[in-house]
Amino acid sequence: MKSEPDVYGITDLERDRVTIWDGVRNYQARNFLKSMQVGDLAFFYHSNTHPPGIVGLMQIVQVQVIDPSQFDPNGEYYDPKSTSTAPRWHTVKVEFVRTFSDLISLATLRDRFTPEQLLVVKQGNRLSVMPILDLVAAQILQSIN
DNA sequence: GCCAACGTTGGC
DNA sequence: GCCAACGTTGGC
Repeated sequence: MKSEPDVYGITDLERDRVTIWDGVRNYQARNFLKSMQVGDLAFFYHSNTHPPGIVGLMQIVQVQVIDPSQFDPNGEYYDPKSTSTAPRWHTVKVEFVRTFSDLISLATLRDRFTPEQLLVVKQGNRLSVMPILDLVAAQILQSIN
């Protein structure tokens, strides 16, 4: 799950402990959010940074959360087509697990994994939420420490 | 700041 | 339903 640290980074999550992952306005990313289950782990990825990469780990603690930002007419994520009876954007609530001592850069991920193994290293990929294979996730976690 | 790789919009 | 134009993302 990607976020720009200028907007909301892992230090913000560490402070908040729990947050609603709001603002996703891409249907494919939303569908990936929809497929998540309570207890799932997710990597926190910092985008638009130097270098970009995975900075920590979080856990899904609630699913099918209606994204409140879609109803805020003054907010950046307002969706006029959404109504309280027919909200278009659901998301998840995540909980901070840990920050990694070292960022795992996108370049490192490219070195270790093929685009078939790991979607985030695929060229031109712009999704902010992506699935990851258990085996790949395990290898990444094992490379920590 | 550049620009490739998308996704979305809207005319037809 | 097609597709050109446009807007956005995000690495570099």
